[in-house]
Amino acid sequence: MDQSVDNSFADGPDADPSKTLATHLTDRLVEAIVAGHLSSGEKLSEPELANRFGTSRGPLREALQRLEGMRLVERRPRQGARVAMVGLRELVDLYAVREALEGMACRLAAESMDADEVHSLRQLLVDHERRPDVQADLGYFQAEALTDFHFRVVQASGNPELVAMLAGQLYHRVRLYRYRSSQISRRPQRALKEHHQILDAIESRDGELAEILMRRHIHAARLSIEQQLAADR
Amino acid sequence: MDQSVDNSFADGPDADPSKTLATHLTDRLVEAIVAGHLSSGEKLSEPELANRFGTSRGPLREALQRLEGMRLVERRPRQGARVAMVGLRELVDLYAVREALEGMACRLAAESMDADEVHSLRQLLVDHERRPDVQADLGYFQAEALTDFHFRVVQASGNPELVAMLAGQLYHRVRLYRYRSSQISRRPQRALKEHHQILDAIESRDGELAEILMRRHIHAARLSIEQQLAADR
DNA sequence: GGCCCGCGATGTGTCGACAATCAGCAGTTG
DNA sequence: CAACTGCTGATTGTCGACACATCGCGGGCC
Repeated sequence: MDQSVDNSFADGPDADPSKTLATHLTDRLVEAIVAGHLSSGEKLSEPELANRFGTSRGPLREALQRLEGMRLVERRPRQGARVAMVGLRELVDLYAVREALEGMACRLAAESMDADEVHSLRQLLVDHERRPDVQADLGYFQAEALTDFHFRVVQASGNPELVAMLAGQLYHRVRLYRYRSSQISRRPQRALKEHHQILDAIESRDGELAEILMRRHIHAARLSIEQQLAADR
Repeated sequence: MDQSVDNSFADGPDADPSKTLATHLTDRLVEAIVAGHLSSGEKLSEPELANRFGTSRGPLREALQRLEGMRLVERRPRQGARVAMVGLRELVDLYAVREALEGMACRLAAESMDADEVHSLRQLLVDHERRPDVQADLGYFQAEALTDFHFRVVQASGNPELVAMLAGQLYHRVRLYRYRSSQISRRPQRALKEHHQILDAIESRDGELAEILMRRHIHAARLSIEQQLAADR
C-alpha cells in the first residue's frame, strides 16, 4: 500500500469556500482508489484515514457514504469499509450495461447535437490522434481520453437521468478495474477510428446507425474482456 | 405537510442488532418521501427530522447522504437538503432509461431463467389478476405490484450491476413521481396481458422477442407520459 | 415609498468523546 | 496437537457542542 496520499489541502490558503470538507475528501478518495493507492479489498480504517487527510471522522464518514453510493467501497454494519473489488467478471457485466446505455445515449446525441458540438468533438478526436501513446498504438490512453469522448457523447444525449447514471456510478466502477495490464481494448488506433465513425453517424443525424456503431464499439471491448476471462481458467 | 411520521421504532423491544440507526432512518425517509408525507421540494431540516425520529443529527445526516445517492433528495452546500422533484419531464427521461435497461434485463432473463422461476413468476401474475383493483381496471396497482414483476425479471437477469442500477436508483426515482392522478399506464388489464406475453417469450427462451416486448411495454407507458406532458402546455 | 444595510435567529459543517462491538491473541482443555 | 474460551485493544456507531454561514426582518437612507 502507498502511504503517500497527500493532504496538502489540509488548510492551504484556498479556504475552500463552496466545497465542503466531505466533498474534498470524496474527490481525494476517489482519486486514491482508482489510482490504486488504496488497493482493492483493502480495509479502510476511519481513524487512520481521518488522520492522513487531516480531518475528523465526521466528514470522512460522509465521504465513505458517498463512495458507497458510487459503489466504490462496500460497508458492512460493524465491520468497516473496504474498497470494492471489480474483477473481470464484474467488468463484463458493467460493459453489458454500458452497451445498452451508451448505445441509447449515442442515438439521442445524434438526434440533438448541433454542428458546433460535433465540431468540438471532432477536434477532441484529432487531439487524441496526436498523442504519442496513441501514435505508437500502445493501448493505454483509455483512462481519461477514451472516456472523455464517451462522456461527452453521453452528455450530449440531453437526458440528465442517463448522464447521472453513467457518470455518477458506472464510469467510476469501470475506472476501478485494477488489472489493466492486459489492455482492455487493444489498439487505440482502431478505437479512434471507430470513434470517428460514430461521430460521422452523429454528424449525419443517423441515430440508428450511431447507436449500432457505439454498441458494436463497446461490444468488441466486452468480448475482449470475456475472452480474457475465459483464458484465466 | 404531514407531521405524523411515526418514530415507533425509537427504542422498541427489537434492539436492532444488525441494522444501524442510519439504515433504519434511510428506510423510514424513503417511505415517507415516496408516500408523500414529505412533499416534493420541501426543505428538510436536520434538527427537526432528528427530533421527529428520535435520534441525533449524526445518523440522520448519513441517511440524507444515502438518499442523495439514490437521488431522492438534493443537497446544496450550505443550504440544506430538499426532497428531489420528479415531474413529467424527468419521468420521461427515466422511462427512456428504463426502456433500454429493462429491455436488456429481459433478454438476459429469457436466456438464463429456469423453469421454476418462470412458474413462480407466472403465479405472481395470476395473483395480480385476482386483485380487485385490477379486475375493476382501475389503473392503480402500479406502485408495488407492477414493479414487482419488473423487479423480479431484472433480478433474473443475473447481472448484479444492472440490478443495482435499477433497484438502487432508478426505481426509487420512478416511485417518487408524485402526480399519479392521471394514471401512468392506464388499464392494468392490458399491462397484465403484456406481462403474460413477456413471460411467454421468456418461457420459450426467446430473448430477442422478450426484449422487444418489454421495450414496447415500457415505451407505451412513456408515450402516454409524453402525451400528458404535451397536454400540460 | 422603495431599496439597501445591519442584526438576530436558525441551521449547517465540523469536531471530540463515550459506549458497544468486533478482531486478535493467549491460555487452557479434550 | 487442535479447538475452544476469555481477555485486551482497537474500531465503529452515536451523541452533544461549537464556529461560521445563511435566511428573514426591521430600520435607515435615497
